[in-house]
Amino acid sequence: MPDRPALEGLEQTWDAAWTERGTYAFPRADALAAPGGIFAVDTPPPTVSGSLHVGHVFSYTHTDVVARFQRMRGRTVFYPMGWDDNGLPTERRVQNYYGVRCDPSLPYEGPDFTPPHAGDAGSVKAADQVPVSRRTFVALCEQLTAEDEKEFEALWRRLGLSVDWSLTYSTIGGPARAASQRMFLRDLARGSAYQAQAPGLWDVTFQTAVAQAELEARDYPGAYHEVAFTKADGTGEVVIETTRPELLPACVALIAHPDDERYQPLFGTTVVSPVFGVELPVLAHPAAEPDKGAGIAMCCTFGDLTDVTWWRDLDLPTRPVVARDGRLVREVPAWLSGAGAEAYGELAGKTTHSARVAVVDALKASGALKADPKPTQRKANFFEKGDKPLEIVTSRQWYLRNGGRSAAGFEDLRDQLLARGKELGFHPDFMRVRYENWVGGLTGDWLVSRQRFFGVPIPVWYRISPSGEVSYEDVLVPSEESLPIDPSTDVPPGFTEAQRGVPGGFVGETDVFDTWATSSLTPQIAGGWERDPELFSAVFPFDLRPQGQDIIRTWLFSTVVRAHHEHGSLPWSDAAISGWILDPDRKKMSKSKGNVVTPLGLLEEHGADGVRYWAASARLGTDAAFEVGQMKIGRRLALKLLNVSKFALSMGATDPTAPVTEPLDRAVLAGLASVVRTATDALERYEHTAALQAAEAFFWAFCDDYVELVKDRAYGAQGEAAAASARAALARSLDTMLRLFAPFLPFATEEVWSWWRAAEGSVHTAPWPSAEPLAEVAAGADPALLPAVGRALAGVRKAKTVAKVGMRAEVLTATVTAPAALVPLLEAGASDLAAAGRVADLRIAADPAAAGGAEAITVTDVELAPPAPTA
RNA sequence: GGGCGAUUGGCGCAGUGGUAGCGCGCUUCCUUGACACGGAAGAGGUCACUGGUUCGAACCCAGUAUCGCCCA
Repeated sequence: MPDRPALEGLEQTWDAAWTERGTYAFPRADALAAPGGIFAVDTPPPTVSGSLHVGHVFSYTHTDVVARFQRMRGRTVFYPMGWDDNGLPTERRVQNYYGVRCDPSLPYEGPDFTPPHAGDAGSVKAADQVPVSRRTFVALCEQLTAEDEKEFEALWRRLGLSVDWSLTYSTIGGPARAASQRMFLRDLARGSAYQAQAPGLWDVTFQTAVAQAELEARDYPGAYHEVAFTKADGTGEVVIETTRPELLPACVALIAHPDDERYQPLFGTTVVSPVFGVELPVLAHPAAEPDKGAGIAMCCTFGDLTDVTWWRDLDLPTRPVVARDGRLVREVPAWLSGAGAEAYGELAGKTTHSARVAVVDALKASGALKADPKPTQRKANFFEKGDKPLEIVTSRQWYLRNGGRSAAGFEDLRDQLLARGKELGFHPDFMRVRYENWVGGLTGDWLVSRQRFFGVPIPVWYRISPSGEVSYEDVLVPSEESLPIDPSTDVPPGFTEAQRGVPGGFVGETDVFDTWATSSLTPQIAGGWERDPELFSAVFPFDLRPQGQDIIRTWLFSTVVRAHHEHGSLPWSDAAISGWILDPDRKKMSKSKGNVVTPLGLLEEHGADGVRYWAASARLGTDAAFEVGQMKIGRRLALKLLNVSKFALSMGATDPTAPVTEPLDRAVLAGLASVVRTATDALERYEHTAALQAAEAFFWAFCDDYVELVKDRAYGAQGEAAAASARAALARSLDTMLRLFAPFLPFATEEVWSWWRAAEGSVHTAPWPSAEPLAEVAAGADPALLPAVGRALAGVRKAKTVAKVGMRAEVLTATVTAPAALVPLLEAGASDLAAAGRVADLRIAADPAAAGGAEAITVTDVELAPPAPTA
């Protein structure tokens, strides 16, 4: 036991000790022998190429509190960490860090390739990046993420997460690739995966398709252009308003609401588009908004998602003009001729922006532009990581069924997934509606193809016909045993590399999976699905999925979808949803707002226990303010725990099993028994804040009142038997409190535990306290005794404060007046009270008029001893 | 526009029908057998607003306002 206990350095000391002793190791053999005792956590894998922020520290602490509680309750905790490596953020970071860019058409450079540089050089221009093969690019991604993983692990260890680091996985690792590809092959076999040529959202900058879940609606400046179409019978004009005049050549119809009396006479007639001279029908559809613009809209291939709805519902032709590069197609479209074709020649190959200028000029020249463009803010769909509005292009992509579209054999999928949502325990419960709203509102299946490089390859090839055409419907799949594979370097069964890309041969799929398509399998990846069947059957379904509320629609939902298809069950029984961290202005903390604080600095400044205390003070699902003050309080609590423990131990309070005989000592244990009950109930309900508060309130009363009241007696002032009782109660209280605080303050509690209980191992593997033994020792003592005596002591202290003397000042006489019912309690504690207050003659009087509890107790007639002569 | 959540002393929060609580900060005092990164005492609130239910409402119901997040 140190002379001067301190919090500094505890993180390093105990992390090393826990690692060496395997304190948090998952005891596989024991667990498999009794699988019912396992508590499995599906930890969110952080994106390593990003940075950890305060929000991570916040929510991962919540999870760790649960894991530690369950471990102490005797559950075998399966708590692995994962790293989410794949995806766009890593690719961008690698491009800038090494100055390279992936060109999948290049051959592999070999293992000796050296990138132009290594180190953050800000943003490297595309022209300055060295093109490398996909294999080399992926190797560089893996190299850099390995560095990031080390840093992340160090931070988590410093925070004190009780994960078993030997179980760590990454979402790009071999097991993850195999699991992801295997699940896809199973989906393909049962029809829950399919490919389709369909309109989809496309990011021009990143050259990739984007899923519904990745969308973000943002305000985008635009302008309404009034454009006149000519009625085909020559009887006049129809004026529409559009924000995308450059799509005029892609127009397929004009559409108004069926109830709109202005346009009812036009339904069934045709009009001719200005400049391009295409004859188009005027149609009715309820999705047209009568009070928006002119109330009649031009439907194009495809300006927005409403156009897709109209195209599908009204069976309209497809007239695409925007290519995947965001430019207008170079060949003149087949549906244009004569002057229209000539006009299109001005647009071919232009960006949508330049094409808009050209079309507007042409409209002006023809007189079809009826007014100057009116600026407006419109909502446009963006890829959450992109900065240009998405285009809608038709392409061949892979989809997973998620209930968004009905299909033969999957008619009830949406209802089944909604039922899964009801089955899952959401904490807090109101988060369930976010799931239900999302699933209920889905309008399409889950698009999983991504035109990226650092991801899990979609494991299929396509046969090439003898005439040299790729037949995408003729899908070649690998055997499950061969996984993971890369179709760009591996060959399908029965083929040789020489047949790649030649007539009669095959071609590999070049797309990779959406990152959610892999991270939706974290329970399967971490749990060893089809890789370690013994483990998987023991841990799956998991017990807990902790995560943020923002990704209920993505991560939580997609994980439910995968487990539903393959296992016919939920992936876990409960989901714990953490809230946001708000900055002092009540705004969500985020990198783009520049209000992020680095977690390492916080841990260094306030200590891990202090930071954890702040995090654990916030309930699940509730946004929390970033409060340095709370961290300081936590730090103070941890330090106080060290100090009071040292004090109690130095008085000889080392045997928690010794008999407790004095009424005050029994009363403190009776109070503690009820705190244990409260804390246990709260943690079982995932309400860690209530547990922490109960423990903390008891702890401060213990320090301020109980320890002060009994210290004199514990030193032997009232005889050995009375001292022994106080020491036993102190030891038992300390023992219990260390266990109660262990999930919250793992470092300080372990430090104290090591001073006197090292032989019993770690406090973190000690059993969670139970109320019954405490209540038994308290033997029916009234827990109200401590607050009553504490109140009386406060009264004596107040008299000293008013008299401006120190607490050690001697008191000649004092009178405590209390409701009659409390008098016996005060009498039972009178000797401790007199000792703590240094009262020579303590009188206790019943006030027949007074009623109520401890707050009705008053202290009067305090007569202080004259100060000792100073000379 | 729809959904969800929040609104309690200067600040951060607890409190799901029975006399308003905690911590920080603030004021004053105290170096007392662990703790000055300490201790003691004190001041400070018509629980956002308006109605309703009830013997009784911070709490239940209806509505309003403000803020936040998500979805259109």
